[in-house]
Amino acid sequence: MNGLTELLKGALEGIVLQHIAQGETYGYEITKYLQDLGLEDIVEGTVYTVLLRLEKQGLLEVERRKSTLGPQRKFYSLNAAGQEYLTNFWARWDFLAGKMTQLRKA
Amino acid sequence: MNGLTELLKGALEGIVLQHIAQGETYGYEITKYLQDLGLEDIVEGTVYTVLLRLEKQGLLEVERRKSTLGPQRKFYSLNAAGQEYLTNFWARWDFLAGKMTQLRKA
DNA sequence: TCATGTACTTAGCAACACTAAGGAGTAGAC
DNA sequence: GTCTACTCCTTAGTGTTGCTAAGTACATGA
Repeated sequence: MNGLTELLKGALEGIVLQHIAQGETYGYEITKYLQDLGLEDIVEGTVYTVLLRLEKQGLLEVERRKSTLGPQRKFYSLNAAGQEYLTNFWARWDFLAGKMTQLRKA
Repeated sequence: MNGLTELLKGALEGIVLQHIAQGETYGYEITKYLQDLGLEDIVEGTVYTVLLRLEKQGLLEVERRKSTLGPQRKFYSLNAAGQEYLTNFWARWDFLAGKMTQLRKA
């Protein structure tokens, strides 16, 4: 999908957080998952910058563990703040999506 | 709604364009309309900057006309490029909204 | 005359997705 | 045993965009 970048702003944090909420995971896996979902615009570098930002905001628990296949992995999971952020994110998303629908059929 | 700003990025151009598509209008009216819709985060200054950007991108026809109530109004309507942009915008929106739904119930 | 409402412009800021470049580990092919 | 491919993460910098702030200007009514 072309020109998705700007639309992703603000949504991407929620997207990543939502995937982590479904079970502890790490950057490389998240990237693959989003690619498989069809969000091919979201590439590796982008995912990592989002993760670092979320981490700095204190929304994630982090643990480094060895991988069998390469360098260490940085495993992420949601903490309470992350869970709360995610709830608020979906509220914002639903709000906007509702308005968009209203606007469209106005 | 709190913290909507980032989510609006990329969506706002589409929102404004969609409203103009429903009939020739001007900045001040668009602002009021969005406020009434419940998008109270979107204030005057923001709408005008979006309009200028859309105009620069060549998506709008512009015509200045007198108002009975104040300074001249700058009336906008969509041209062909604007119409096409809007169609593509909704395609992008639907694509993303679909992925968000998938992700959420995964 | 002074406040209020209408109507637009411009300069500058902060957040965010993205790019580019690189380092470092493991496995398998040759 | 070296080379390639894949895995996995980091950092510095860029462009776009929504927002803020400050200002200009016209009209109406108190």
